[in-house]
Amino acid sequence: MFSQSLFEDQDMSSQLGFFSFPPNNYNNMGISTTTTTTTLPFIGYNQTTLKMIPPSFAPSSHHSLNIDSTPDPRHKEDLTTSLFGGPHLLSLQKSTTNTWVGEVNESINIKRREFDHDHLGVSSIKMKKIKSSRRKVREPRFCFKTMSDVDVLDDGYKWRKYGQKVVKNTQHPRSYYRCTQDNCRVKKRVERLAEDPRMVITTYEGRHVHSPSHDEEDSQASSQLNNILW
DNA sequence: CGTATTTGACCGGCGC
DNA sequence: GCGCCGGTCAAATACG
Repeated sequence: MFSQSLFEDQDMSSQLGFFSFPPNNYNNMGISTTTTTTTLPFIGYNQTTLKMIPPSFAPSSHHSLNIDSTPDPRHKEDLTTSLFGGPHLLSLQKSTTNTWVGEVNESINIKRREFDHDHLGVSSIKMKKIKSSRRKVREPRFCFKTMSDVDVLDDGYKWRKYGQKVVKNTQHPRSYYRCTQDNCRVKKRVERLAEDPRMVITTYEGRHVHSPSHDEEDSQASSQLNNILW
């Protein structure tokens, strides 16, 4: 159901945010933002843009990340990668102990794996502080790609469409949805991948302030999706 | 008739 | 400053 993500090295800053980085409350506090460099295929802030590195060095369940020391330990704690472009590793995040917990896609099953810090080695992420600046708050965002002939996947939430746009160099329009719940400002975008229209890219922005509203019974697709998303 | 969707207008950010 | 482009608004329309 979930296939690996493969994106070219191009500016997809407005379209893709595989994970939020740094967390938006940093911006609220007006303290530094973070820039990242990496040889791994993930998206991070690079000054004002998000950038995707080609997936040729995709991490797998056998080798993953080494996080370099960072001036601010909080950055480390908050570093959460999601949905790597690699064949197996979907996400990696620091647990409360000094270990890393990742989600590994083994065939169709999503499994939780612990990664020994000492064995996180193949590449490194370097983080450095850049000049302090107040920037528009960016809600946490992430996206994933699904092979599907329906555009809007049942994720347990109710959405209202508020826009549709044809984006440059694509033949398929992008649709914009908002969560219908009062006071919940979560949005999502749905589009088809230009290179492979069988693939649906769903991008979520923000956090729900409520739990999913299931008016009908869970479909299997929905609960599968929920296991990964929430 | 109330609610959801459609779709052109509008707006703001960004690059030149 | 201007034009392009992505994101949002909102009036018109569709739908149940």
